[in-house]
Amino acid sequence: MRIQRAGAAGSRVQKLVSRTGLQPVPRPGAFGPSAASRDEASQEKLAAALDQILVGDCIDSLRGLPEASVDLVFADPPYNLQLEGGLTRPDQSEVDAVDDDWDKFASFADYDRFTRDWLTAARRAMKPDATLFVIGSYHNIFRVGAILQDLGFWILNDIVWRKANPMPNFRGRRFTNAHETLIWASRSANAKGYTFNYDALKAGNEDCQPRSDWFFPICTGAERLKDDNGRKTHPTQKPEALLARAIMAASKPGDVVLDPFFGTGTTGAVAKRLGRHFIGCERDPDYIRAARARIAAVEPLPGAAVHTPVAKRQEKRVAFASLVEAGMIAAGSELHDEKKRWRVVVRADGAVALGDIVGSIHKIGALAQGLPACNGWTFWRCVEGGKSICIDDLRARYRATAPGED
Amino acid sequence: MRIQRAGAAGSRVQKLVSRTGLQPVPRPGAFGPSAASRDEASQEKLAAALDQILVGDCIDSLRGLPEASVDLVFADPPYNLQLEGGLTRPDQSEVDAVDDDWDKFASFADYDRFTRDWLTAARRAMKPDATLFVIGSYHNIFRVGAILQDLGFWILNDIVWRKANPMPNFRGRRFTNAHETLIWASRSANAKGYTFNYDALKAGNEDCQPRSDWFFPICTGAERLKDDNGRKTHPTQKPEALLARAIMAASKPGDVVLDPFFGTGTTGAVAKRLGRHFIGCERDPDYIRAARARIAAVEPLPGAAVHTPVAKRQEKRVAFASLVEAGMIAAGSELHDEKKRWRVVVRADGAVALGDIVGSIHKIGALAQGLPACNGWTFWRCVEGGKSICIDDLRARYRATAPGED
DNA sequence: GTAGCGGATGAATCTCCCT
DNA sequence: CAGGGAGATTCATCCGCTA
Repeated sequence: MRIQRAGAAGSRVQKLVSRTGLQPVPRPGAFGPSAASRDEASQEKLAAALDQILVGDCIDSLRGLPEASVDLVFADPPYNLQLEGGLTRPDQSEVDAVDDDWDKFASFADYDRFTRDWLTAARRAMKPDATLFVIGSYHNIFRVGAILQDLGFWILNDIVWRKANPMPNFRGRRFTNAHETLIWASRSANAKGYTFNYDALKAGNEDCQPRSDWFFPICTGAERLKDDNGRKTHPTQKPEALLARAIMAASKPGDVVLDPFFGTGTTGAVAKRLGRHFIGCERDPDYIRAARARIAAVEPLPGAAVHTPVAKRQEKRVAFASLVEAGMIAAGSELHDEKKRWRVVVRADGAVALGDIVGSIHKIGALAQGLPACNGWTFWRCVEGGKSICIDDLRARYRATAPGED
Repeated sequence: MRIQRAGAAGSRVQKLVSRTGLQPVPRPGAFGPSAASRDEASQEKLAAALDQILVGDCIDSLRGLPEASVDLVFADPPYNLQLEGGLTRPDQSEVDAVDDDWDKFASFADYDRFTRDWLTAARRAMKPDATLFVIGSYHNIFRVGAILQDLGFWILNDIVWRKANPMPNFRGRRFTNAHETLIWASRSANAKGYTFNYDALKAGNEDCQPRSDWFFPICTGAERLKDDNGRKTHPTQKPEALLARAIMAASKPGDVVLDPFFGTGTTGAVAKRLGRHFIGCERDPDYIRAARARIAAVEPLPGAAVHTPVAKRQEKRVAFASLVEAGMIAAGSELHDEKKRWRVVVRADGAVALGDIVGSIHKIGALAQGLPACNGWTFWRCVEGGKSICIDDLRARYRATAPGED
């Protein structure tokens, strides 16, 4: 089975390499060897890299790959986080920040240059109909996206990975940074033959079209690689479920998936499991060692089982603010308890005000009764059509009318 | 009520305009009128624009506003380059040497220049601690984000508006484009005093801190403005709920909210409803007409539904010594932590003594636990009427009984 | 065995005022 | 304007220990 797949990939490569002559990609040496011997050399180079980790600087490694040889790129480049000073949790423990040298850049200009270089090298290695995923955060993704466009990539989607369990914002000065962004792009605007397994994705999504917002937990537990001291091997290991959705969506079994920032090899492990080939670039020996052991332990799934995994359905949690925002309860209107001993004003932000005191429906309910806790949903009522109804009924109505929310 | 709020805003503006002289914002005319007459003129200019739609090109209008005069910007800029008649011709000197389609790159350069211009003009009009929201899709948001960073804005969050009911992808060649992206940014990295109504947002969200992924339906039904023929007045009208969350999160009642691309005035309508002032820029007479009628019909919410509750960190500071002086805690008595692992003696000067070591409730609490810091108010407890109570409760009692002290 | 509790932790651009 | 001190601030999940 394994050998069969390798053979299938080989013939596909051959076909595409012979197409390469038609590509308007500038070649470094204009008077090099003949096209035939170039193709032969390319196949050998590709075969040598297949299912391997190329050790060293990723831009050098990418330039060493044959042109137009990979079907999909998944890249998780440094984010250029620009962290200064430490951060402690409210319990005074320290957050283990990403302070690795590989994430440090002197300026935006430096980061832009680096981004242009690796994207250019990756684009050269992509087949005409290959696509590319890049993942990032607000620190870097806007620069990556703009440079992608400048280089001629064509953005197909931006995709949001919503995290089930992000790290909270400990100082309460921003919104919790609860997502990361992926950009999915084809090599050029006129590349129309890219792979997108629409029907399989739709079938795996309760027959709903796959959306641009994905919901996964972060990588923890047994999946998270640890070193001998029990510390995480890599600071930014991505969940396999995320890679699996990207690879299942945009590649076929036997395809070659390239990861220029291989790290501990999540892309390689998932590619192997899903019956794809991988090529990884990595320079850190510790990461490489961990990745090799990890991938060696992966058993490819049987072909029939290579289906799109579906995110677990979460119990839908409704914020009171959602009901206000949806207009089901008017901002400025009043809530009361069953015996109408207390009245509170509904605020536009979804909090409620008891006199001057502002808080959640639960906190204010508890405060009013002098109790340590209170379920505001069942305690408070509002007036609708002249009748007093419990706001929990409105919550049920909201749940029924707002499908799709996790 | 309306007039009262306007008055409050006026005094706030006056205070900030007088601060403007300290701002390192470059001024176009170096030998203009005196600072005093400039301030006076600025106030007049601002008052004239308040709750108005400035008709014409938004960059001209923004440049006409006084410097450092607005508290919040919400911008929904265009991204369809072909429809943007106001764009200037491409500047060849800015074009990077890439092997790219000239026309496409020229369009990006045009769009970048337009973006730089309006962002620069908006930034000039922002108070030092003002923040800005920009909303966009993958067509433009990466360029906007990169330029924001280049201009010195400091990104606080990227926020995802997940649509409950996005337009499906009919051809099945991409993921359904089910979200748009907002960038929330402060005027500069060192602007730490921006408004973020964390407590109220948390209270409205089941007492969980607000996240960077928001979920709203798109603007449909009665909220969607239609012209006499039943066609939608504006192609990209945003839902009021989206604006409400942004405005509630990042501004206070009486603040000035600026929208450089006012369209049919969603920002103005929501700002008015939430007791904020607005300034809009728009050049299309049809949009302006629709926006004016729409805003005129808006009834502001009562103050209790929108006022900003005092955050904990903004509450009046109380010295522990004050509690001792007031006799709420006896000098010579003991404090203990919850598990009674440590005991300290209260001194008459408001310090506490752990054995021989004397220091503040915070310093001694940190020292006892071997931690770098400690909030002594929540850590230490005292005995009152035979029961152990937290000294933070005493502080609350002190605050309630000594309201006039400054 | 298991339910419950305490501790640890995750790509984070995370305070504010006074001297 | 830099430094120092007061004091405000967290959610979901996993793991290991105890009852």
